[in-house]
Amino acid sequence: MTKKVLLKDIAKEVGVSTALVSYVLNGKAKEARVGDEMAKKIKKVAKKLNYQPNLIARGLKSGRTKTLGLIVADISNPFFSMLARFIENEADRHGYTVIIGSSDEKLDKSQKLIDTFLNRQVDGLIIAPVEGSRNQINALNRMHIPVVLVDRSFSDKDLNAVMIDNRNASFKAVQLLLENGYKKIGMISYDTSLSHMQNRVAGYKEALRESGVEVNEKLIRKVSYDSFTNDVFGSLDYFLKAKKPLVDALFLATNSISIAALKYINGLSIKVPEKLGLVCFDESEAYDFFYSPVTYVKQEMPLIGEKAVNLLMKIIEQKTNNREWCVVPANIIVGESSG
Amino acid sequence: MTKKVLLKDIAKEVGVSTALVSYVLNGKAKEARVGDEMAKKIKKVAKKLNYQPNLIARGLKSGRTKTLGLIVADISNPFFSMLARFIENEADRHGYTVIIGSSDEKLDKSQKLIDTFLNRQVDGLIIAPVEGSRNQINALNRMHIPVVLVDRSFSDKDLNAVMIDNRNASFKAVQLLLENGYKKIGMISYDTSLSHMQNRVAGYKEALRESGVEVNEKLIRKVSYDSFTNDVFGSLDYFLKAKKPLVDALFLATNSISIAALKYINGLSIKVPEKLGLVCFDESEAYDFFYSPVTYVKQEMPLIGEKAVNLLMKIIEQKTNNREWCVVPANIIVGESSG
DNA sequence: CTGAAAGCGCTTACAG
DNA sequence: CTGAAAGCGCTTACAG
Repeated sequence: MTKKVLLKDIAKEVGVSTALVSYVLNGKAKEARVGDEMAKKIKKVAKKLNYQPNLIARGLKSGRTKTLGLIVADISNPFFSMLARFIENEADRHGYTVIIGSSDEKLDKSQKLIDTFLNRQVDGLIIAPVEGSRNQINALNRMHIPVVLVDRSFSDKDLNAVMIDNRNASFKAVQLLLENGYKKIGMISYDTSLSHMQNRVAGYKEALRESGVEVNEKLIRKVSYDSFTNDVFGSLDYFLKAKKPLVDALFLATNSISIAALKYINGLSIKVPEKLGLVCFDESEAYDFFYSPVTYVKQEMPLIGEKAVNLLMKIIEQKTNNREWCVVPANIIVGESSG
Repeated sequence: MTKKVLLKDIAKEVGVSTALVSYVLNGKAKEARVGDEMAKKIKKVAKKLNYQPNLIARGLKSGRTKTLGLIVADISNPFFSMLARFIENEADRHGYTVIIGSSDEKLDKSQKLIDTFLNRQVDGLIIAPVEGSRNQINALNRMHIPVVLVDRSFSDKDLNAVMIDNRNASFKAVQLLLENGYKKIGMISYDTSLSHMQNRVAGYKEALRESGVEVNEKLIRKVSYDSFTNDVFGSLDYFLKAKKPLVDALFLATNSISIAALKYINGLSIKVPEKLGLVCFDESEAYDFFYSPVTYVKQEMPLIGEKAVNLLMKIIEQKTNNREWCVVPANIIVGESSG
């Protein structure tokens, strides 16, 4: 068993105090006016002994752990695992490590994760907030814990957040369907007050209005997170199983809704895009394999991850006190399902 | 800003030493023979003040951080994000938090993650090892760091590992193709010496031999991790673009290979399963949407995650010194692509 | 230019 | 049954 090398081992070997070693190894040689010769010597010995600082001890003393907490709805959802990957990459570039947790869109799990992460003294949090968790975020703000929201937020803008322009993305998606001649466009979204869904619905409505199509609230179906597969199936039955289908096109507001819907539509006799136009949201390996390759709204995940970490860094380093609302572009990838 | 409640705040309020409080809150009231009354009082005050222990301080003192490090090849690969999710769940059940990193199958990244995690004093590691990382694992063993390998291992069994019976799973997959009348079965796997691929190839060969089919090494193509998409396309050209196709069925050894292959096959005129039988490995949202729903080998991810964490717990708690090689079942999910 | 010392917030032998 | 005290491995004002 190789014994762990400590600061004092280096100090002993060089014949100085641990303070000197600490200063040098933390790049504060100048601040502490340590001699060049000495600094060089210390660095050399540290390297020779392969010194690895105990980050726990450093964290306890300095109050900074160089750790970020990331709370997503479900790390096994490809959208979030992609996001996590890019956040991990960017955090690493800044010398930070990421702890990840899945909230399952549940308030209590979200709170439990926040508590765990705070007890671990994370320097900041990146959170895809759960519906109704505004209090949890407020509490973090009161404690002056740096927080950046991703993917969604609450309606007011008094928060740090990074996300796409959901309204515009949806607007363009629905506009595309309208341009391609579809008249009765339905939408399936999650039933939540969170900003991303609200804005996706708003963009849908805006596109219709701008084309002079009256918004029919019955064509907007909201499914519940806990029973979304069944709810999606039910919505499709509602839309399509009448004698005369209520819609000739659908805008599906997330990847999970889209996958469920595509599975169901696969089993129906209705043909995409001839009888049913489709635009989905987010990416999925499945989209290209649907018999009519799917048109979808693609979020720039690398940018979202990068911006979120960079914004958090700025807050942690106290370079900003402003609330920042950072919007990242989204593009429509046109397949065949949109006509 | 709500001030953080410390052990000594409780001690002061109750009028005892921090030692007592620590014992009681850590469930060691009996060991330390603390009075029942006192214990109750301490717990009550802790709850009232909403005491949250500083896990960093505890970690420094106790040497145990209740943190696990997880190193996967790529957290954005659905296989690993699923695995991560189940590991996260099971770790949480044991009161542990998980730090995740992606090695990209690269030795240097793997080493860097190991270093980072050790500097953060993780209590143990779960690793999907990179090719050639045997030294890294050996070094961890020498330092007596608890380690459990997942998904793959090295050929010798002197390690703790949790994975499926890759040989048998592949054997059954190829056997199915043979039973369905395919004669010339090719295989695409990764070019690696790691156990999982070796065993998948071994199972493939065994199935052929048992049916009296001679193994033709030319029908086993090995693709490189860094250029696998192109390599898979090239392999398919090799297999199928001759005047007379070299194979009438394919066994695809991972989800990423399968997705790439399915995309390419989608663009060819050859029909699945009539002219080309297929069995893939792992799950993907895409499998069900391929025009001929895919037959695949399904790994029991929840079990793998659970077993890996439980084995690691046993090692951390020193309940075992034996090397354990834990094999989890895998099943074939029969679709239409296998004939 | 360098060192002695306090302290981060806990845990845990030890003494009584 | 309970408390005083040492110590985990660092960082950082402070003194010289």
